[in-house]
Amino acid sequence: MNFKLLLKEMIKESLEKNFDLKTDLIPITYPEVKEFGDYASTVALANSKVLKKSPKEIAEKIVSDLSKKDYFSRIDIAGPGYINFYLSDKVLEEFIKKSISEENYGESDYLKEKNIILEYVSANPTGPLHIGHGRWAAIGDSIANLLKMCGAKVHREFYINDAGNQINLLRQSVEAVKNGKPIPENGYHGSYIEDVAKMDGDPVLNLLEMQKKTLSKFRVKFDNYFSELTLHKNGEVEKTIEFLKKSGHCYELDGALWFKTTEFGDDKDRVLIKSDGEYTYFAVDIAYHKNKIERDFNTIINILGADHHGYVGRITAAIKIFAKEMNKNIESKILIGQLVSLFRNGEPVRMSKRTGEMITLEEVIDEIGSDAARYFLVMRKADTPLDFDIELAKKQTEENPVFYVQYAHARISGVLRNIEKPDFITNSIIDNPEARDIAIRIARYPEVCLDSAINMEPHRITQYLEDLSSAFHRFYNQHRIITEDKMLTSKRLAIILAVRNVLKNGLKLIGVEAPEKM
RNA sequence: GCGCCUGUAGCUCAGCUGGAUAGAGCAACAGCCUUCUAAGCUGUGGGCCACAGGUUCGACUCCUGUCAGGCGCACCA
Repeated sequence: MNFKLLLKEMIKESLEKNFDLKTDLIPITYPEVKEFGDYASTVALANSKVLKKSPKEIAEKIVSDLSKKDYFSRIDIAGPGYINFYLSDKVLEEFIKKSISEENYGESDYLKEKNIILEYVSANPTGPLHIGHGRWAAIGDSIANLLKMCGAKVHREFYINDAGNQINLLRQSVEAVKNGKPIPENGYHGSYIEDVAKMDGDPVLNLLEMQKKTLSKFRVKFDNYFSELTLHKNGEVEKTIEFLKKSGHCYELDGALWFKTTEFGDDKDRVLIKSDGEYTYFAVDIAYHKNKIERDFNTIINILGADHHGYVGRITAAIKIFAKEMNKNIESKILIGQLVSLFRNGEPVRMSKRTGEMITLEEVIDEIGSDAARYFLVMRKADTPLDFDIELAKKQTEENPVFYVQYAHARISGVLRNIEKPDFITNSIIDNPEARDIAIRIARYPEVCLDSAINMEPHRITQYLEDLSSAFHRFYNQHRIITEDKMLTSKRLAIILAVRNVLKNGLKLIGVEAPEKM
């Protein structure tokens, strides 16, 4: 159950009944101050103008309606017309019970209509993954988990750019090293090229395997690796261009074929076939997106690095055109993640593949561990640039938020090891402020998951987990769990079991382990 | 020059889509372990929310402009 949405619904009904007002403008917040309740709404203030009634008057009607419901121990009207809701202990206990008994507590089906293809990482197979890829991998994987949890169908895909100039250059570079010849101009350098030269088989496949290995170490999985080459082989690029020509979205100019993306919001038209007869990268990429639509996804999400954000306009325009011509309703969203700058002891580390001085994602994982790396990369909003200092991350391991959260889980597991029969009861367990604080956070977990999924902001999960952990540590410090009083022990047990389940559940969402011991 | 993103405590960042007294963590200082994990807890100090206007009963949040930083502006991929 998502209480926030339920509350919204109840207020909505009340507004309709009393004022004949249909509105979705029903803001609900988590007050920062305890005295303002568990949930607060400014709905009366927000709608006072439209209704031409005083906020107080509106608030009173709502309070009178909602007081009849069973959920609240108290509803106050405060200040100019805030409504502050206090959940009853019974409701809170219900949440605790659910969070213990339901393994996938927090799950919902709000997004069940969505059939999503989520593309992320999609690194060129011309070198090892770096920390930037790590950020998209961590964020993408977490978003996929979140969307799934909220009922969406999610297909995770990695697009392999295994065709084109860069690939040719890579092959030539490897070949040159093999034969002891100088690497061609604009070719690939770096020690990894020498490693690849020593391996048998196709360097592109070998590099792809290396990337897959790193991703699996990072616990990031894809449902499909989609090869660009197949688009060429199946003639899909050609077909796509024919399709666009026929539907009148192309024109020729200066010996090249142009795509009128400006019709759908791009700032300039784009070339599909160059005057030398070659396809552009873009031509191939839209063939890929047409393919996505043909596979019947209704939501297309791409995660791109900020260095590719110039690409957003043309690709969204292309998707719109396809959707229109193919008579489909497609929702598309391109997430732009800001770049990661890697530092070591405050000194910037170059990430260029060409210099060979790059620190790979694999090295970072080996140095600080998957858990810390994933947590670090996911805990910041994607649209802020991230300075990632390896030494600092290592040094911070002792005071890292990830350990703080994991420690809470391990602590609970430790207590449970000291109990022979972990029987718990969920009646009248909220007998102190610390327990209540935990309970209200547990109740909010499904809401946080949904908000986090809809906004595609996994950092809200880490934020939440830290808050919940903090509430637990406070509880643990104040109250002994195991005592002679069996009844009391069973009550306390319910609280910590709930915390443990939610921590485990939340950590799983972001791909971090929940250790039994630390 | 144009476009996108960012600017909040000494540092790293949140701020729930316009509401109440702007919050965490780190760092600093002072306390708390004969009892379930002290990788923990409690307390203290620390703010012109980049700046200037505007909209509003109400702005960190929306609009305009300025400044600073990052990233883009190909018949490259």
